[in-house]
Amino acid sequence: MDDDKVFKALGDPSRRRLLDLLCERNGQTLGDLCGKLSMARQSASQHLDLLVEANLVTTVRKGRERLHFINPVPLHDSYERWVRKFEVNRLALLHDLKRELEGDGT
Amino acid sequence: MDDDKVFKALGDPSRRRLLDLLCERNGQTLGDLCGKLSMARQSASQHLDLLVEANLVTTVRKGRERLHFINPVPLHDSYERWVRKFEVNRLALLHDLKRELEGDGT
DNA sequence: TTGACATGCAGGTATTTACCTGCATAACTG
DNA sequence: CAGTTATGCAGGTAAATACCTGCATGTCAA
Repeated sequence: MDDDKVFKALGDPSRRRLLDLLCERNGQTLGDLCGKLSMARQSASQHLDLLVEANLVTTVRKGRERLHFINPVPLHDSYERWVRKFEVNRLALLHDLKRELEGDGT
Repeated sequence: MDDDKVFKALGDPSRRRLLDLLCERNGQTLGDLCGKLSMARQSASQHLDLLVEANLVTTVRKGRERLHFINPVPLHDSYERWVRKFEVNRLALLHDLKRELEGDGT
């Protein structure tokens, strides 16, 4: 529902990397993830919190560990809701651009 | 080529709005755009510069005006390169999530 | 219980970002 | 040319962000 949080969360390379890591192996703990990010645990934790806030990641408590799972729904929805219209108009937009760049705009 | 600039550019609601406005009517000037953004001209200009930097928008000089056109290519490419993998794994990821939330993770 | 381990919480600093004002430049218009 | 219009550039402030250290809590295993 909250496109802004989703796009903001995706706007940082560390957070995209976290999603990459989870896509490779879902259900990793905070320790697993921050080990692969060359970053203090707290920093990674903060990024993960943002991903959770954006609902891109869901956590499951298991004993003293916190497992992280990707929630693919908001990514899909935000794409459908916002990016898709540019795809639909893609050829027309590209046409506008080419015409202007070729100096045909009287 | 530069996914980071693209995602960072999309991470701000004002910049997404600018793209929305250009999608409605391509080739608008800076004045047109900032009028619809309730924001000083310079602020809008700065956002547009970022979009140009990310190659999401291309400008064409016409006399004393600067026209802005959407370039749909980087948006498409970044999607293909980065978002698509989550779409491909969408059902599997959703399955992981559901299984864990239902407490089936022994 | 005790020690080791995984995480949570508070706070602090440095960088980046968003937004603005003021002045400069360049181009149409009479 | 003179006035208006569209944009460019410099700089400055306030807020957000990224990153960290230090200490607290909760859990497992012997």
